Amino acid sequence: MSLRHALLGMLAEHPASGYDLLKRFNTSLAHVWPAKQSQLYGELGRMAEAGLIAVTDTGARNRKEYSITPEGRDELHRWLTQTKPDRSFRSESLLRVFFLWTLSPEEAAAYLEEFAEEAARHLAAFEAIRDHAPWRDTEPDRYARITLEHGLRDARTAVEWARWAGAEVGAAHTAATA
Amino acid sequence: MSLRHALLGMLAEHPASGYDLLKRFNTSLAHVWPAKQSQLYGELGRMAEAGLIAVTDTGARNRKEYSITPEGRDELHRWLTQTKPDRSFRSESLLRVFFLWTLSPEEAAAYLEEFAEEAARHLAAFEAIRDHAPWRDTEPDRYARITLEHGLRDARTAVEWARWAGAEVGAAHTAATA
DNA sequence: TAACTCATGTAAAAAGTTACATGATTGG
DNA sequence: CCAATCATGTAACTTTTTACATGAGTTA
Repeated sequence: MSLRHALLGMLAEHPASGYDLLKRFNTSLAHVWPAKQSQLYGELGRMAEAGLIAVTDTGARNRKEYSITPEGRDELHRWLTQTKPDRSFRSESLLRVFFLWTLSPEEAAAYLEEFAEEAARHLAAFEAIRDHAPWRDTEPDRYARITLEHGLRDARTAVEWARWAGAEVGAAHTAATA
Repeated sequence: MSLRHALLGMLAEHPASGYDLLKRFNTSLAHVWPAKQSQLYGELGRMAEAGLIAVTDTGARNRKEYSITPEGRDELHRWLTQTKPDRSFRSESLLRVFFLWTLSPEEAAAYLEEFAEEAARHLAAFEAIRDHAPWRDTEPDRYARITLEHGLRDARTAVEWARWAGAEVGAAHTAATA
């Protein structure tokens, strides 16, 4: 239940509403653990029922501000230190590479080019965040930057791989048709 | 519906049973699109009903061999050329990094060390596959190796990042307690 | 003949996505 | 006052996971 722990982690920093948390899922968290609005409100309700968080303030427009409880902090700590992360990994764009042999060499090359371009756009977006986001000198932000650095390196690796793969495919095609 | 297209892609190479396909989901495909046994058999049934694949042979122990149909090939091609891959990305181990500030510096460092070790094990496993798998000189295998190369580069990047991150965290701790 | 591998299936639950629905408040 | 943003909720559906269930053929 990573969504639950993502919410606990954010609330450990400071109280927030579902709407506030959603904004973070649409920005920083989107790159490591995407979540939709409908999923969020449901989970917050269940977490409150379980005593991990509590409504500590209400505002205009039916706003509910949630705070993490001591039980919630315990659960967050338990998750981080006593459980192993699920390292399974899904990538539709990489899955497709397995099946590029069913396409013409031109189509396969086009796919890898688009892959490289997309990765380059991704990289540029991360660089923009690194250089222009309003970073504070706080511990949470230090770790956010460390996580971002992973994204940067990952995107760079992806660009390089896709260019290499494109060349690899092109070379084989040239050799086969020469 | 990536699972469906993963199955089509494998059957495009040659006919296979659910059990055969499952073995590939437990080896090569496991690194880009994990799937469980129960999901597979259900999906194969639905695909046969939709006319994308068909049972072309039956063997001992109730074995059913599926083949891709012309409609299935069309659908695979349509997927690869006419639709954009979903690039969303989930990583529980990276999500955790966001919340390491809630731990003691020692606990955070231990997490990043374990991350590096796990990535190194991953890298070693990929190298073993590259060097010892029974690669054939075929187009499908060429693309499988290209996909594997992504995994290798990705794992290398992860090891380097985790070591850098560990040093980063350690340095901050030393500075703060000096 | 016992253990192992082959081989398929289903049921229930959890997690995630898409779509619909509603209304308050604020800024121009 | 109109558009945008804030703010929450629910219903239906799809996807994925976990667990149970069964039995045929193979090998030591």
